[in-house]
Amino acid sequence: MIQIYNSQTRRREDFVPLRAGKVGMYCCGPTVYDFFHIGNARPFIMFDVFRRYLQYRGYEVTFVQNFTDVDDKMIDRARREGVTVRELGDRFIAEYWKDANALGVKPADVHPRATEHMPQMIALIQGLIDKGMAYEQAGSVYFSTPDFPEYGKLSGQNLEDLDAGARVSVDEEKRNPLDFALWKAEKPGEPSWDSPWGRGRPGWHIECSAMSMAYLGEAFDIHAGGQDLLFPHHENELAQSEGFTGRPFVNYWMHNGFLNIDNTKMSKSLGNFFTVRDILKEYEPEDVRMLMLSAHYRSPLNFSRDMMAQAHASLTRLYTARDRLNALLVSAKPGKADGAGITEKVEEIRQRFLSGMDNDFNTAEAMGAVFDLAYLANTELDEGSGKEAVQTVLSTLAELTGVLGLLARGEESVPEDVQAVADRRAEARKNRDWAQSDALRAELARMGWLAEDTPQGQKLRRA
RNA sequence: GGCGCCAUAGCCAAGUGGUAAGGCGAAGGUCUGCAAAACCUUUACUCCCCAGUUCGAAUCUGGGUGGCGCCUCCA
Repeated sequence: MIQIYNSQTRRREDFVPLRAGKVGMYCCGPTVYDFFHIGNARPFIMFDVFRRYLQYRGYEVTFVQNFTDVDDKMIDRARREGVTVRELGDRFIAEYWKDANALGVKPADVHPRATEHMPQMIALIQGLIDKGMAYEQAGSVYFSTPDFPEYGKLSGQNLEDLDAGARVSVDEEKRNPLDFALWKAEKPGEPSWDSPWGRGRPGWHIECSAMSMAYLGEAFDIHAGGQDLLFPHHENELAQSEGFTGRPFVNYWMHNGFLNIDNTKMSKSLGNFFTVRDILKEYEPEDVRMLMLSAHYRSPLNFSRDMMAQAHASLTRLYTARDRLNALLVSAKPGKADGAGITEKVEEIRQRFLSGMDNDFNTAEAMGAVFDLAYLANTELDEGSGKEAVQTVLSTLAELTGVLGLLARGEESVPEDVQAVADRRAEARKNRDWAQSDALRAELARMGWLAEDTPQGQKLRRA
């Protein structure tokens, strides 16, 4: 039984989907006004893994992740660059794909763009006005928080407390400081769309309500995003959606913790962020994934060069084990009985992986099982092992790391010039010319490659 | 002011009342021409502190201390 920590109830709950065997999942996507940073990558990677795991567990998952392609930041940047908001969106959606693909984040089933869902948003807003939960004021429409009595139930706050702490200067047009815009009246020079209230553009929160309901229905299973979205974004989404439909909107709210720099939140507004684009100039994309998976998704996670180095070293251990298994497969003996009980041990490890992941997607716990599998491979299998045993370990390793999106790289192809040096080194070794051999190894190192001598001969891997 | 989260070895980290997973690093050893990888051994008698509950607490309760987040665009 999969258990999920629900931010709304603040406890771990058994996961029971609305429709047996099917899961509807929505994850707040990026505002496409810039490259995304390494902190943004955390939910993309984690929820990608959770989706893979749900599929691995046999669920048919419909995964939706939006692109917010109109808002203040989009408008500002488009203006600065002298392009339209649409052009800016097109550009950074394309850049999103490059980084997401590099990180092994699979495309969602649907990637709706806010600007392409105006009719749905307008219908929602009109419905809220009709029900008396929203009001129009000078061409803008606001959600009336006092008219949704359950407002605050997601973030566990009540209107009075929020009121007292509100730092926002009261907008003259709002009846209540906590009311929020569903529709913003057109301003000169800003993109706008026709609506019953005149030209304007949607508020941020309504986008996600409209797009999630459009593809997942009025009620669905999982809504995910960063912890900072819990309030007000998700609170508002919930209010709008349930206000409109009169029924529960989302069954499980999931929120990932932050990726920190020096123990402080990384964010664009603080300027202490690294874009994924920049990180990937220096590190393997899978190292980033490994780092993310090494901690529980709700815990804060510090980002540093040292952490990246640790992640890289850990991952290398898994790659080494996999490559060795591949090599063993060649020499393994078909039909040899599994005297060591490999099959049972592998299944035991697989079960531990499952129980880790079932436990609110505890990737750190599951990772322990993956390393146990590597250990099993290193200690219990050798050239004399049965082919079936080797195959079992190898395929299970592929299966589990596949769920995590790791070990996606094949064996590395060696560039010709590197191979040429390696060949000369092999020759020197054959002649027992150790001085020459070591000199050539040093040369390979300068080229970024590590030469290792194994019983099967010289092996090369990227340093 | 309101609402939350976190504290486990040199670093990262799991642990959801029954006697501290795993990874990185470090030290010694096996193997190797030397390395690397792998393997073996060592690296938390103890989980921020103080009380309490319990036969039993890293885990539960209360009180401290320290750090972080949301309440404003934010993953």
